[in-house]
Amino acid sequence: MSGKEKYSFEKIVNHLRNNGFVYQGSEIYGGLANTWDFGPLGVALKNNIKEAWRYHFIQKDPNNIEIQSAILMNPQVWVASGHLRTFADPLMDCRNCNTRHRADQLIETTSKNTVNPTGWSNSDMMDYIIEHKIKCPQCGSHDFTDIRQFNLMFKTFQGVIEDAKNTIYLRPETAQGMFVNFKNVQRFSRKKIPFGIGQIGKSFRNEITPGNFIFRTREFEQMELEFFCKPNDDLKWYEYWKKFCFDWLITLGINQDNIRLREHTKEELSHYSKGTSDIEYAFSFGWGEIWGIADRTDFDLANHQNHSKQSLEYYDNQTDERYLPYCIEPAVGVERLFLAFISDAYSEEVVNDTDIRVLLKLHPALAPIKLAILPLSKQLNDQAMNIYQDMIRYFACDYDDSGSIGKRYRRNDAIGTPFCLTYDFDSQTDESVTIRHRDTMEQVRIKIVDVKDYVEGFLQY
RNA sequence: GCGAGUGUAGUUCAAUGGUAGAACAUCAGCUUCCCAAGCUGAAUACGGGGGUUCGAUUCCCCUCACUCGCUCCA
Repeated sequence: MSGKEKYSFEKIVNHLRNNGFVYQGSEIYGGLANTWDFGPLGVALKNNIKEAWRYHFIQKDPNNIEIQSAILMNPQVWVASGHLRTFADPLMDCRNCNTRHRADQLIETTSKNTVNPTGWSNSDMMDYIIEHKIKCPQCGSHDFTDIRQFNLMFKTFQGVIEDAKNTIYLRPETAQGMFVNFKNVQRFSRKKIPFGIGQIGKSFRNEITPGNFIFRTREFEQMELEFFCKPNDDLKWYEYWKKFCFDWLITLGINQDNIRLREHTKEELSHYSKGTSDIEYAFSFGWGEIWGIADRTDFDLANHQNHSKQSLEYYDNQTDERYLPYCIEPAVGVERLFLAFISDAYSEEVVNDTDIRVLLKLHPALAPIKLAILPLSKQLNDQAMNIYQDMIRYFACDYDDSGSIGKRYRRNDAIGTPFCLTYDFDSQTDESVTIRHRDTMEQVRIKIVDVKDYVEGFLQY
């Protein structure tokens, strides 16, 4: 299934928890289910991932610009986007075997798609289920609980009065921030179609079944790009962004055998999409989606235009055309990327029967720490510390003088540090240090003045 | 929410109705000086509440929390 040996998910999770990458959320109170806090190394990796995305998708692409919109938005946004209506699932449980089912899907599948329950009330669906004696697909019994409407959006109240009028929602995606700001951004940036608006930020979904560590959580961070193009160019850009995202992962060191593109079937498509492809990663628990590339057509702009009564049309000076642009959306979850990069980088080398060397082969640009400064002896602390003080001005470094040199190499291997610098007894006279590479264990002797350029050379991609 | 399971140092695992041990990790000191060395020392744990008992980490009850499953899609 993949070109690389698989390590158990449990092993990878433990590694992250034992090395300051990820902790259980609210741990001293016994935790809170499915919440995770990122420790020093975890947040560094996360930031590096975000920075790499920003560099590749925004900074290096003259078409694209970045915004940051509020998590709390006017509830009308969610009426227009369709999330209030369609982001809710009618759920019921089978009392006999304790499985959970979506009432609308049960009706659709048992009627072989001849009945479309969209727009039905809960009691309409329940009546239909009883009348047609629909069975539990798991155990075949007829003993269902009542249907409960379950909306995936987190609800809260704005202001001091908790009543329906003050109900607001935590955004379930960042995308709507780009759509409602489309006009502002286009006007002030003077961008011409095609162009993209990107955003990195938190989203919230009250998932029924979170799980698989940080893979599916109720609070997560997205990096979304809404790329606007002419209505008939959408397929061209759809293909373009699929390739662009895929290639980016390869550039950052993901093993090609561990990712694949999967086109959604018609039944799978979400309410806003005409076509969607997922980039999936071969996690040790199975293939899991990390990136969704969707053709959202003019669905969102059209809906916002209707609801807000504000024209969101784009005027093309050269052709004297007015139109609602189509939108291609590559949307990726930061935590999922995090997990994919870690899963791909994690490896163990058997040194001998009792000794295993754990290393994270992260791309140097992603590594939380780029360079570890290790004095060969504590007598050399002062000189080594000078180099450390100098280098932390340019990139993340760690200074470590405790334990043997071999142990310090191992510690850094385990957290993905690509380079270890040792200051030894000759360093003072030849003004040079030894740099040891994580993956090859190769050592090179270079002048102290060249260390910065040497390391930075590997941080490019 | 429903079903099943689990709670002992940071981690992995012991033992016990009567002072809770180890290994690894951590910290300090000595030693070594280019690939997990060694020695000495230190700190750190029975999720919470109630019951039975002279005495509960151990037995019982409750509670809290977590894990897994229950069609999710960043």
